[in-house]
Amino acid sequence: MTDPTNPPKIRDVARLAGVSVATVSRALSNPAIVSEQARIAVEKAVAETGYTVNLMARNLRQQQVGAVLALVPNLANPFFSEILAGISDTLRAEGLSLLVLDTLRTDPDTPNGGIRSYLSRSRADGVIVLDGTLDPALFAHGSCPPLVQACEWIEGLAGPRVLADNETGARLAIEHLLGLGHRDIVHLTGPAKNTLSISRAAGVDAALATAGLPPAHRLEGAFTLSSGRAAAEALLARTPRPTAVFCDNDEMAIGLMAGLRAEGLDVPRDFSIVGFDNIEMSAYASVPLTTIRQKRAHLGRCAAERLLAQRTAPTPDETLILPVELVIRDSTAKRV
Amino acid sequence: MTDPTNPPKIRDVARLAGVSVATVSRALSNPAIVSEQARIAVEKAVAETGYTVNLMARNLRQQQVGAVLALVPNLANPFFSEILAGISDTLRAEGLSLLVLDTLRTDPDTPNGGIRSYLSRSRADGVIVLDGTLDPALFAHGSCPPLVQACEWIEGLAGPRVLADNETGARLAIEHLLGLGHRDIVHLTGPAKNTLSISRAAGVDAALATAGLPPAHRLEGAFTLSSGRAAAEALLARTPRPTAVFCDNDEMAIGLMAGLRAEGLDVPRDFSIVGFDNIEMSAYASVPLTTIRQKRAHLGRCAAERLLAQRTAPTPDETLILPVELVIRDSTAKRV
DNA sequence: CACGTTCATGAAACCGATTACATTGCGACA
DNA sequence: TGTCGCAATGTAATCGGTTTCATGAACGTG
Repeated sequence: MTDPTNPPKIRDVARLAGVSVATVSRALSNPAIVSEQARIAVEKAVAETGYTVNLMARNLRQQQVGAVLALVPNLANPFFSEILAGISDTLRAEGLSLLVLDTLRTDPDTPNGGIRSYLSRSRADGVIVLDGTLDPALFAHGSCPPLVQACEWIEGLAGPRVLADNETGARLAIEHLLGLGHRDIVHLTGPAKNTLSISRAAGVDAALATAGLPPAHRLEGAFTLSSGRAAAEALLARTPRPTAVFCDNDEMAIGLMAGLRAEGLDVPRDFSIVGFDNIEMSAYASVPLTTIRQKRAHLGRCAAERLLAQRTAPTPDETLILPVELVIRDSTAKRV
Repeated sequence: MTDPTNPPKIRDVARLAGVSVATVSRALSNPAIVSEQARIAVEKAVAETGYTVNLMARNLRQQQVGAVLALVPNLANPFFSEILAGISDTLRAEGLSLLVLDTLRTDPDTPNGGIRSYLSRSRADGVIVLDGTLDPALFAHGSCPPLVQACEWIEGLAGPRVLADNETGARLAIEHLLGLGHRDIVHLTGPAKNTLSISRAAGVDAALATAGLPPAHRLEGAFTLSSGRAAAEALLARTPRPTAVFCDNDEMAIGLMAGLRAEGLDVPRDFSIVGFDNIEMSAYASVPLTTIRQKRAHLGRCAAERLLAQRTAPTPDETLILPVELVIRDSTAKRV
């Protein structure tokens, strides 16, 4: 009956049920349009043979893949994997699969790491781009599936965007620090060209300008723990010594706190520190971290929903900005 | 030329190149068997039309999907996402796609969360199972693709396994603590039925037995930061008070340290703590964590390689055990 | 009773590639 | 010169479904 080497086809079911293959197909995909009698016969035959549709055949005929591709800068980074979890949620509800491509680990010999070959309508019904460093030309060919940018974005690439409110987040952080009396605030950024860092820098400087202060000094990091730790030294080299640091993500903030601790300095006594993201670990750091909460799974869900919406009606390229909020913990204090 | 709504087919290329579709197909997939003249004509026509093969059609004909499915217990958990990154690496090198299914987020109404429908040869060429809690019956049907178990495993499920050396890791941790003079050691485990926790418990008790000591007391956690923190209270309630804790992952260890700190206790003075995994954060904790290093990306790569090997020769169901090692940092000290 | 409508159904076209098989042309060799 | 073999190519079958279109039956209506 269920022979692993020779799975049942739709015509086997049809024969057994005494109907045509068309009727079997209809009974399975749209039971309402076949007679009760036929439907029952088909159900029985399906149960008996253990039939399941061959998705490759269905997909070929229907010209759809049943999968969405996510381009993620670094799959091992929990920041992105939580967004992926949200994407996965939404796709699952629609019966779609999630394909993941780690753009960090692309083949350095091939131009664009061979990503291009994955950007085809016959590989995925849609693409969610989480990597702001990709070449927009990658997506500029006829057979590139519908696309949504999430979290990061690419200048010059069309398509809806789903972003956290980076500017407001930065502004909230800076206003919090200003309210505590800090005036000499350093902004520890991600890579200089990173879109998140750029927009947060704008928020930082806007908040400072409102308070009549000049733009912040910046240190360039890499969103990693180690780059945060390394920033401690650069920070201490500054004279006069700053009293507060706003970090573009929690990992750098935690790395920085470790680096400062190693130098015998105390947070928040010597430095007030604000992070961004509110990763779970931040609440468990030696000094629980004040940070900007960003709902990553929700962002992933929104991005996936936007993409699915495009399947039917091609929506205008609007940008959805998700709210963020300040979470005050113990890493910030009044300037002494 | 490149009309988005009507991508070029192989026959368009054939017409333009003045050859048959068969020759185009051959020129693209096996250039050696066509004449130089034909190959050049085809290349030119491909460049001119912007043709790319339709993978759905190819896959249907060749009866393969070009993708491997990973069943992961929780995509948002960085522990698993790093394994996925390793899997992705290996698959990419073979031109295969990675499909990810988050078993945590399955539909609670459907039996087995609807995972079953993803386990079909027409959806994936192979499956890597990272979730030890699934029902083995899920995989016991004819059209389930070849399978490899990685990291965790399922009792009663056949197929090769790729595991870290959990018993040795646990043994190393306990021997380290014994060597520091600790005798009353608590084992903070994952969920009681988790395969990792069970095998590590065996390693723990074996090491204790060798030293002539009775099995460890256990506290059940959930591999989460919060369950680690919650364990602090239970730990302090024990009399006599234990002097060391071996945690089944670093996250619980970090949570536990936070909980102990909140109670005014000091690590390693009051408690020595050993974790498992060596996540990056462990080196940055307020007290850098002594732990067992486990190479997660490598584990993922090995699992993917095992799976790919099965495509050609069905390998025997052997278990590959990957080495682990003790990383000594500051969270452990001589018993006072 | 003739006719139009609706409903259920089956035959066959279709999706777009790969590949088995047939055919052709050419050079080598007897 | 005839024939054998090989290389290159084209024709058509094939993968396994979905969907269009034609057909026939059942039914209501004028």
